[in-house]
Amino acid sequence: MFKKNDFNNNLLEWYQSNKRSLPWRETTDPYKIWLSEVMLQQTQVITVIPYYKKFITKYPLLTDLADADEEALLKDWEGLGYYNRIRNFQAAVKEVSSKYDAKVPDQPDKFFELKGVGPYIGGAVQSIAFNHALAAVDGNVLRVMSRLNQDARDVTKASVQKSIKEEIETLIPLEAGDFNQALMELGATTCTPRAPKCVICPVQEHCEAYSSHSVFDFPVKKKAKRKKEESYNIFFILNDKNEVLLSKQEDNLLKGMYEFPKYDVDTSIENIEEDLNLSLDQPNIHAGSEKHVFTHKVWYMEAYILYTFSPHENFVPLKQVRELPMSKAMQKLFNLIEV
DNA sequence: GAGACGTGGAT
DNA sequence: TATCCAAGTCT
Repeated sequence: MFKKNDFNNNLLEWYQSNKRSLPWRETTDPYKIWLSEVMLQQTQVITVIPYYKKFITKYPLLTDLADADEEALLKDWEGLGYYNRIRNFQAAVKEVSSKYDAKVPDQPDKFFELKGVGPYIGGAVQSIAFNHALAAVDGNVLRVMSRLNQDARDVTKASVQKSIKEEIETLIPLEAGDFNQALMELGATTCTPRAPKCVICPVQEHCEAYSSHSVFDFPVKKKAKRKKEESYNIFFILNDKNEVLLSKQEDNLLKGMYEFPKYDVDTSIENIEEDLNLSLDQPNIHAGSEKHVFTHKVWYMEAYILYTFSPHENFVPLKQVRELPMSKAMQKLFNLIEV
């Protein structure tokens, strides 16, 4: 391992003069810092900024978010993805509200028990908000550390991440929060995946991969699996009152978001009538098709318009559809019939 | 440990 | 077009 003091000094000095101005760096409120970390999971800074601003305006206090309507939260989160994050976060702040008098626990073991708090969020919040000497190991940090040490282990493995976290915790100086943010900032802006700016790197002299011209060999990751492809027919079922059938997704994928009736391509109209308990008039108008790509699967969707005179509790006026939380997949489809 | 879980941007 | 990546966590 490299010289700890030199490394820390170089890194922290670089951070102080190069850190980006980000909205969550303007607060010391642990709730807001925590909120930003939840939003930043697998999500780029540039994407998070407007959502973070909206949330701290609408829910300035931890108790505001704890007491909010879940569907309203989901609507505000719409487009950010990984929708379980906001459900888990609300469950966690509810617990903080009732159990800890609405004060975010500054004891790591208590904080780690909360829903949605894993090794990264726990370390990030406890170090940035309370200066506890815990590492915050994200994708940036894994890349930086693997290059510094020419660490050829597969960084997608939890065991390797844990090992790197422990190694970093032997390095953490008194300014724990700044140190963690400096490491992440270095990865995000300088030690980047494809075009690292080694010539201006503040810790170049400590980097084994740089000295041996092997920066591009790190980090080592196993290849991503091929996405599963699924095909669906989606139906805009309209009645004579300008309403469309829309129901809340109960499955894990996009849970809580609203969707138009969606069936495997081999499902017959008769089966759909039976499933929805209504009768559908022909003709079946093809409204268009869309492809939607998730992290782990691809949806190929064909949209059709159908009419009915049957009553159903899930009809929503067309003008109110956009007030409900909907995934990008469903929004793309809805755009086919309503601009 | 491995797979589920969104979306958008870069190459 | 295909693939990777982005301040990860849960089951």
